[in-house]
Amino acid sequence: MTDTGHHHKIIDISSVKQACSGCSLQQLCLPLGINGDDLQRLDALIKRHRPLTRGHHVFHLGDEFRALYAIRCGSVKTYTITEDGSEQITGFHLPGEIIGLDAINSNRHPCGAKALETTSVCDIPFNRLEELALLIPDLGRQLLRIMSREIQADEELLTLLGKKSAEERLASLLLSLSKRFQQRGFSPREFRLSMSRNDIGNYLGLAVETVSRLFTRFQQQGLIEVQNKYIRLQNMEQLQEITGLGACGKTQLAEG
Amino acid sequence: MTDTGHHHKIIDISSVKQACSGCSLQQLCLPLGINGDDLQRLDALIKRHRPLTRGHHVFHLGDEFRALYAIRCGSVKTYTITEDGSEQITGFHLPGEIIGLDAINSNRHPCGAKALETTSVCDIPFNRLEELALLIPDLGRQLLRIMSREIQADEELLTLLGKKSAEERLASLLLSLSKRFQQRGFSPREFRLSMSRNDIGNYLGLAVETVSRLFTRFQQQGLIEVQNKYIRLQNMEQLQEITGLGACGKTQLAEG
DNA sequence: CGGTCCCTTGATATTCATCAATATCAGTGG
DNA sequence: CCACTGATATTGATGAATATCAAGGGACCG
Repeated sequence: MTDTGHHHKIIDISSVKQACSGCSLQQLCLPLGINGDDLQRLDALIKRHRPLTRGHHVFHLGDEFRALYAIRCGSVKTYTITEDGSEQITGFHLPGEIIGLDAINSNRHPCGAKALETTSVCDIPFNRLEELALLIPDLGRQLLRIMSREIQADEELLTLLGKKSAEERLASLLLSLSKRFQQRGFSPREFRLSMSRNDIGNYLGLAVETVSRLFTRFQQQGLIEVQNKYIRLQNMEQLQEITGLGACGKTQLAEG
Repeated sequence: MTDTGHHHKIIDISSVKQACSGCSLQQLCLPLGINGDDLQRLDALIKRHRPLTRGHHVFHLGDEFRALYAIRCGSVKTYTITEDGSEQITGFHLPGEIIGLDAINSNRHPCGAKALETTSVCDIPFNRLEELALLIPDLGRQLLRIMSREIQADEELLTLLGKKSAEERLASLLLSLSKRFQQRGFSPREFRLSMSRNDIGNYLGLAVETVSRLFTRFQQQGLIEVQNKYIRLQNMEQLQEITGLGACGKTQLAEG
């Protein structure tokens, strides 16, 4: 069950009608490489809902799997619940990204997806997508590519959590967000962190306090400028360096 | 490039000829849900090589992507190299599992795959698999399921690395291996760890020494019995408990 | 049997989590 | 508009978990 049914007030006709063919995210999303009639057919099966407000779910953990969701605008976090009841965030997702892929196997969503801000998603019924993929080979290929990309991204995150220090983790996240904002036509140097410090810590496997201290330290070092949720990356080269520097000589960063 | 070309000595006709239809791993592997003529067609495109010996690669990091590989017997580790040159193991893979899925997106293998012991794999050319998947819907579905399962597994590992203590991590790995051996018809209580302590530590994000100490401690607590590479799980219930217990009251385990 | 690699064990160092206190922010209602 | 409330963020002090360093012991392989 999604939460969408509960909000009858806001109806944004323009967004409801927007189709893949007019969507600026085409090149990042499922339609990549698909044109003309094929794109129309894909378009036809996608439902576009009214926006979800912050805190509402795209889908809940354990929900039956019926559709994949492409994020149109806003942002979403996906998370699982561990045996002891605590939350582990598995990803932050930006427009053009597709979530729900991990549910195909078990037919249930093994993670929940919650809007971090006002967000709208495209609802892509999986049964019909599968059928269509048999008719449009390029669509099937793109679906496999997207899943492959997701596996790759998870593997990178594994390396992050397995091997990297707190500094490296935060620097990696900031640069990852930066790159993704840039791909979407936003500034790579200045953006809003839609997730809380808590979420960041959770995602990176760090305590909130550690995240907070890192923001402070990075700011003191002139690497970034933070103002609540807004952040500007002042020295991306050095952030990049921190990312890959391993455990060695971290304190030297302030000098070099 | 695989290493297979270098070993001309051993030719095991019986294994070269073994087809999916006679393979005990059918139910875990790509052929799941595929029968009769369809299975024959799948069979026809799979190449079965002579075994790789310990340390040889199924594929190297950066290799061009041409095929997926199903493990027939033995075991394999997959790993990436971080910017600073160190290795991060992303998975240990047992018979019936399919590796190489993360290469579909970029057309290059973003990780390497190395045999942990004498291992043979089935070589599944991806182009032909894709074609066949269009003709056999069940095959396409199974492929998506397998990829979805992989994403799910990675997400679980993320939780492990992000939130769990050293004890929890090792217990989780042991139980995961146990479960997978059981699915493959081996004893869940007693098996050989084909990977080194180093590999285990690397995979779990721990130092070798920590892993070693944990083995010792678990043994002292009567949870396991280790003899070099061989391990017996004496108290799986308690291991399971450690897995989920969170950060609280770890020392109580020895008493309770 | 000798060499090398891998594993184990102990002592010490470091990073980061935890605890606790304060500060800031976003709503809410007076 | 301002005081109040709860959530979120920052900052400092302390401690615990685990890495690192160093050395010895055992297994495997020619």
